[in-house]
Amino acid sequence: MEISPRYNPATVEDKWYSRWMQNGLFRSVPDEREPYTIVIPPPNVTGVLHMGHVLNNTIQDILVRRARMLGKNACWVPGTDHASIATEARVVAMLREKGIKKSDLTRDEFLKYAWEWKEKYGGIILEQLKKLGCSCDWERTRFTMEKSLSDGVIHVFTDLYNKGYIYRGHRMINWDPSARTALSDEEVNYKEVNSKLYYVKYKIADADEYIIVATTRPETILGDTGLCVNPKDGRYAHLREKSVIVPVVNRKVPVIFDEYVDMEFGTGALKVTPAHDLADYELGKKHKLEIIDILNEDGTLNKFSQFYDGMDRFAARKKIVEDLEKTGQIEKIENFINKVGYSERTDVPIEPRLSLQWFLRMNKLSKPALENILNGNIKLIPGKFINSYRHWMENVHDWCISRQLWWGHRIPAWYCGCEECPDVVIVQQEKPRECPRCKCTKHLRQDEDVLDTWFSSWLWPVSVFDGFKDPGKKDMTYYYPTNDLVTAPEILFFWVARMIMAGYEYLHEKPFSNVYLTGTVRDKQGRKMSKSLGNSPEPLDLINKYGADGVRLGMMLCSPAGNDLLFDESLCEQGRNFCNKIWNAFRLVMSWKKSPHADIAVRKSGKDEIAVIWFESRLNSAIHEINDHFSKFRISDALMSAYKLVWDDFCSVYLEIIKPDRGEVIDEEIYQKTLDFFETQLILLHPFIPFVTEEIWHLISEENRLDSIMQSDWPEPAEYSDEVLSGFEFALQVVSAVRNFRSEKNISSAAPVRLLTPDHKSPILPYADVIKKLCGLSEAAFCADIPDDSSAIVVRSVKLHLLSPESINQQDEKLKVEKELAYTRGFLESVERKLANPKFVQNAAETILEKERKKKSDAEERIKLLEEQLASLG
RNA sequence: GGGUACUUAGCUCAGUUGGUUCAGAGCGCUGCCCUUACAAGGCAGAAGUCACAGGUUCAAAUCCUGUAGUACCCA
Repeated sequence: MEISPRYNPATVEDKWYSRWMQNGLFRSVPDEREPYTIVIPPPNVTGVLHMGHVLNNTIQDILVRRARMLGKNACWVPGTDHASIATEARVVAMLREKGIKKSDLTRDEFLKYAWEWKEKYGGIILEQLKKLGCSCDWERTRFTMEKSLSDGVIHVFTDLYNKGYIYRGHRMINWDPSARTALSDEEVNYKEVNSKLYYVKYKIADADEYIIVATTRPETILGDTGLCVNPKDGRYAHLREKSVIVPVVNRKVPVIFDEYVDMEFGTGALKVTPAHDLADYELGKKHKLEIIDILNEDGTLNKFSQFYDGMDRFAARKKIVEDLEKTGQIEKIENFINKVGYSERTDVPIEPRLSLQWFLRMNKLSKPALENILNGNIKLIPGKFINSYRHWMENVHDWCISRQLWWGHRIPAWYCGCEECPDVVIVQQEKPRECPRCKCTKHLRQDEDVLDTWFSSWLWPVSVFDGFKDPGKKDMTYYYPTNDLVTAPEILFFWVARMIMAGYEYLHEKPFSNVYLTGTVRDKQGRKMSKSLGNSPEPLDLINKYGADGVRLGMMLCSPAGNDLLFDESLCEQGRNFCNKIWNAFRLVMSWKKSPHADIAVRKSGKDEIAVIWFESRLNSAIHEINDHFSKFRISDALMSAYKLVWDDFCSVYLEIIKPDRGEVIDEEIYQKTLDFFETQLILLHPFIPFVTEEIWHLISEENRLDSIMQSDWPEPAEYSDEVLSGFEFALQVVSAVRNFRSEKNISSAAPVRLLTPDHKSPILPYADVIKKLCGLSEAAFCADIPDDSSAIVVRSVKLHLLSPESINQQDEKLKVEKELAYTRGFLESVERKLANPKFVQNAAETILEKERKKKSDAEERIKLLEEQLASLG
């Protein structure tokens, strides 16, 4: 059979993914095995795969696939969230293209369009995850707005309301005038913008005097209800008990004194607009100022703005500046750089706005969520996030959970609209039949708002198993608590922490044991990858170009937990090259002719047997290493161990040793051993690169009758011999020295170089054939009578002689040996100094002392050999 | 402004409780090689005052203090 010298991922990957699906290999149902569970951080239903998803889901797949091979019942639950704001924005835009305005539709009509959109375009990302090789149990795919999960959300809302955790209150919120909704603090991006600082004159009532106030938002003057100065500020001490006249609207407002005001900023006088600034609101509350709201929900000014009624906020700003200038009430205008909050969703400046919202009280709920992180019950990986987690949890704010949207879980609260009981609120899962107070049925209307999307996401680890609908369900008792959660540190607080709260509140148990926090994927210049910057490669293009295995490797080669990774396409190239390397190793082994008739006696003492013994140890030490890395979630280190095992030890050393010469055959036993080694390495690599390992696993042996490599057992790490490893390591050092000799002396690889030792007990002798093969020597042996024209090399403290047909420059040799000698003498001196120090000898541990003494004797031996060598060079 | 973390080779990072021939890896770089598994390859090599300044210790990349710079979070 002709096998291509290049591994071609495209056909292989599609073939195996559909085979895995057909055979139901990702399916998990509760059984007697130990479960291993991951719930996916549900991607936004409108989302498409980006590099952050590639990183995050590759890690999850690696963990799940390894757990499966470890014999656990591995269950990876996929799904999406309904993303209120993003989806609604998408649907509104789609309708606009059709010429339909949202305001012309009823809620039900709009939702019908939204569901149609979701069914048609939503969840593309799940299909893309399949391209990446993700081994999710797709039969378990959930969506936060499907019936069971929605019921859970409504149940939790009413339950928390009844427990007194949910309340309705006035709050200064981040208002998005474009989406006409409140945003959480996390959905606001602060950007530095060039703006202007206007210095406006406020007349002091009953005096012929002005006070200058600096502001960046002159339109809010219309809502001013006070003026504040610092009590320590001598400039304004005379204004106590005075009032000022607000320009334009000519409103008389009090001057208040509060240390909050920064005397250095502007003129040290602050205008107070409680309805339109968070700090002003607090100040206003403290000093009992009036609240005048001048804005409509779409960002236009309302009737309280008097002359500006109906104008957009930015147009009004222009107009009011003009008007103030006309009346000479602007003293000056300065350029000013300040930070302005922008909506993450619509990218318009947010407006601080006073509004009636629903809140979830957090202080009680947060307690177990903090405790169980601090006591290690739930681990954050890496641990460095614990401090900021604690800081956040100790200063936790109540959670604003209402959103002024239609797409989402509608708040189960009803109001009686009749005149007699305007303040009646009924919170329950079903629509009430009648108002409990006035008994009328006609006026009941449901709250228009929906819940924050996170209010369903925080229930995810419970709701995906229908834990609210059916707490005793087998799935729930079997899979919950889940094992690992893989997510980004950015959402540690408003998702991870809240899931922990929900877990303890409803199950009295953690939702997961480990939280692995990935880094942020950045471009080469360290910028966050984003659509607006256009600096993110399209993951599917990368997969087409390098194969899913190549992309997975590329991502994992450089992604320590919690650290950002600077992504570059060349990493995928490296990944692809590695797959190709394995492929070619496979081709090589397949090309060998095996013979059952090889001379056993020769083989037993030969290089092949040594290679097998060594590689067996090497393989087992690597398995230990890899398992150790996995146990610490050091996934890229685990990969690197496997990568080096395959490339350096297996391909560059082991296969090169046993590779039969031209026309020769390989002993069948050695051949079989080699296939076993190969297979073990494929299993170790499978979690990282599932496709190429599956392909080769099937080709390599007819005995592989299982459906898939993923059903293989993860190798049990056996004992290995350090002695074997270090002995062989020495041989490899000799190999390296001989090759270096060749390279430095420009001796062609075909030239018949001989390696000799006059010591019949030399430690190289057992490895003579190995060294001979790896260095292409004509001879490697004991020789009692070393020829005069040989060149000596010293490896560790062993002297060896090389004979080459080409002449060696004695002078260069001499310089090199002298340099080496000087270095070793210096080294010896430092060791001797250490040993001569009585304090060192007293205080250092015996093992350390022993090592130092060994260093000393080795150095002395080496110096002796180098001196001899120098003497022989003349 | 407050908090947290970080600074080790050209780049990205390891470096466990201070002590392994005076710091390791991958990529990149330099030289040689198209040696029939792989040039998506092989072999060899160069490269670091461990941010800076002090201190503790027989011994510091590692512990302490300060300085500078970077990143993230919060206001």
